Amino acid sequence: MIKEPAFLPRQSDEELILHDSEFTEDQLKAIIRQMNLKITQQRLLILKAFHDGRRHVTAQELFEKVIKKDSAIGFATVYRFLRNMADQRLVTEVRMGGLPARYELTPKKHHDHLTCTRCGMIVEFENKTIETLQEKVATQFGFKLTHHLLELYGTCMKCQAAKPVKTRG
Amino acid sequence: MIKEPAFLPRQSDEELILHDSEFTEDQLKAIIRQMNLKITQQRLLILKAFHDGRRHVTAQELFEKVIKKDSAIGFATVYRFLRNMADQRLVTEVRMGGLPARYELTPKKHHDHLTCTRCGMIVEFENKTIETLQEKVATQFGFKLTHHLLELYGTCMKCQAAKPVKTRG
DNA sequence: CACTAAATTGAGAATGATTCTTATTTACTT
DNA sequence: AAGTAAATAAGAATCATTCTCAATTTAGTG
Repeated sequence: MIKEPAFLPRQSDEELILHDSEFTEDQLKAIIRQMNLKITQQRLLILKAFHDGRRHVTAQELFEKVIKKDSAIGFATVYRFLRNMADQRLVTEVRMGGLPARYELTPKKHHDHLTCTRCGMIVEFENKTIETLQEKVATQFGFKLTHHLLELYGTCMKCQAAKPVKTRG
Repeated sequence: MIKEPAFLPRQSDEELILHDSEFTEDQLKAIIRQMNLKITQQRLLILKAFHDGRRHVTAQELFEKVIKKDSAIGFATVYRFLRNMADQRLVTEVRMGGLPARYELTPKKHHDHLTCTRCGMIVEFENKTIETLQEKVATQFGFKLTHHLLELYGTCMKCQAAKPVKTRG
């Protein structure tokens, strides 16, 4: 039933992390080469598209960006490459509720997410105190902590204002 | 674009939590009544179906269970009621990757998970301080927090002792 | 019990994100 | 430059979930 797992183990031990700054053409090519993929115009465009605009993009949004540069690119290509990148941990896939998956360049610096369940907006945050407490909890149970997943869900300011919850009078 | 939010705030403050044991017909009816819904045969069957078999079921699996008792029930009914229950936090929706959502009866007591990545052992824990800090973070960004997901990953005591980490020689 | 308004239902169509298929094009190797 | 394996575009297919709506059922009410 499941054709392809959402995440595959990394191929090698060398870290392969994109940071959020400009890349030269050659650097982008090197990235693709390290993924063991052929260098194509489409893949370069997709990589570039990650570097302007908002941090967490959907496949659709990426597609629309890229199509401005190359009107002949197809959906499938974007999805395929996105999956390649997710498999190799170059991008991180964030799925929430039934909303379309959002992708971000795998951050150098750890952060957690605060997601609006209405509109899908994502806020990144970092809270050292929470992380310290997590360590404590782990230690308390004899665990050596390696990583964690913390996702907060709620309603953002805009959505709270937009549509007040129906009350029964 | 978004027709229906995946999660809605609870309607009232009174707790309405199913526990994982047998219910009488009357108790099931009371539950539905407390949800402000009419009591129907279909809803009773769905509630009952939660009480046998595995903890985390998909809509499909529930449907198949229920259809054995009432061959005329429709998909939509299962999905609809499942959404009702999720909205009211009677069940908790777990979405993973692109897989179909799984539903579990909302555990009486909230807890998070500390999972050993070697042996898969899961410790359930609760940390009020962390929860308070989560609220703070949300407020800080103007969010009204509805729920969260916190999963800690590490190596349990037994595994730390049992199998020294492979070193490269 | 019968009546009525409002809620609920089943069946299938619709939706929307994602994946697959296939014929064609492209990138890299020799 | 030629050959081959990989990648592509386009659109069809898939799959979970939601919607539509006519027909039925429920919960009050008299």
